[in-house]
Amino acid sequence: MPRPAAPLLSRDQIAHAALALVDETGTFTLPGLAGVLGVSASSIYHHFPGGREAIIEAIRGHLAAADLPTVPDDRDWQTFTEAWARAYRRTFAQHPRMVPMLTAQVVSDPRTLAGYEALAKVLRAAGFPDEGLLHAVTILDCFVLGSALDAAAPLGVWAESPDPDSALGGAIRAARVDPELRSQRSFEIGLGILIDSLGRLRVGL
Amino acid sequence: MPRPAAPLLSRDQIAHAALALVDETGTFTLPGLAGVLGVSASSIYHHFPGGREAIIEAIRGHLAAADLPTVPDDRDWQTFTEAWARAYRRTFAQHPRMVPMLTAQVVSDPRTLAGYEALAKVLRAAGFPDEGLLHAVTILDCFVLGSALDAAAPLGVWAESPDPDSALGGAIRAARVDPELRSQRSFEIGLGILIDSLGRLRVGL
DNA sequence: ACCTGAACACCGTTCAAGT
DNA sequence: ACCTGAACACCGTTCAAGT
Repeated sequence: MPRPAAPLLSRDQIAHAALALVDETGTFTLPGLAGVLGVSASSIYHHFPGGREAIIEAIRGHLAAADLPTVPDDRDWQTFTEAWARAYRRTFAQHPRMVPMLTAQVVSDPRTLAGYEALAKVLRAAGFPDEGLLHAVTILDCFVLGSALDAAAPLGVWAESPDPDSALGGAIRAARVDPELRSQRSFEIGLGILIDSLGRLRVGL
Repeated sequence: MPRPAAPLLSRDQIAHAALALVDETGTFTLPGLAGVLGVSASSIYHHFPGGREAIIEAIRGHLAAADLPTVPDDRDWQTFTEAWARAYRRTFAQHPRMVPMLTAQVVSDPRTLAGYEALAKVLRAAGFPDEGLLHAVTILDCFVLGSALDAAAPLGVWAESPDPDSALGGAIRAARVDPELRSQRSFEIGLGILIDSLGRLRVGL
């Protein structure tokens, strides 16, 4: 089948199918994606000249578009920052198998970049000085990225030790709570700490 | 050349060569590694039946052995936690190209696990209750992992916008400081905040 | 412009065969 | 036990050929 009357594929369709494929199988191969789409692997390159990497970046954009705040609004900076961080983490947690691919690759998706830019603008408007703003964004970014990794593979799943004396294993068993829920609670506590302290340090940052 | 009198390879040698290969080239392939070692790719499997994944885990162990505290000592918990977090981040920052491979894979290396266990023991001895201890370790882990990613690919390298109005780009240009140094300073500030706040919350965590 | 099929240069891993 | 070489089932990517 050569060129059809209407295109068989679109960038959105490809990115969407790729995300679904990763969510279900945990792997992302061009042949696999082509199979799902019912086309040949080479035809994907017509829509994504950048190949595999560009598709992953498109998925990042798809995820960012879902609920990451990308425009400053009239909420106070704490509320905006909370929303930004929660959206980031929630999205990653919903697609754990996508996380390693997203963190392995430099961010170029404009919507994700807009999210960082919006956060920076909100902090600037709140009186954070240049360097302090940068530290604040970096610290929040680090915590959110790490939390995304933790959401994808919580401490609990690999730190369970058979040793009954293990302080970590013991605490995990004592906590008796679903790993995802616990990971989420840790995130909320950490986020609260950071926003609170960054606010207090703000000008002296 | 069949089996030589003395083994040509050892696990340590293989892991060391693999790390050097990643540091230099940014890629890790079995054929590439075999080439550096002067053996055939298949011979590596005799030392690492677990293949590629097991070699990466051995590298993790090699890195953890370097300076990660893996045994509780008599320092106060803040000092121990600082040392643990700094060692973790420093090691990753020294091998940025290794970071994506290390974060993409579940931790099974015993020395790294011992590091988490030691941290948990120190916190328990300092009076952190079970669940609070878990949150503290998780929060620190998230921040350290995220910082490792940031050290490998600092915000600054991809958030530089040509837009002169960009709050983030402007702050980065205004900061006028080496990205690795800035990343490090952000880490220190964030770590200070977390240790301080975790200490204050401790029992109520 | 958009898709196909063949081709290229790779991968990771397995395994019989050697000593 | 430890290494080799061949083999298997894959990859991502390119490109001439079709309409």
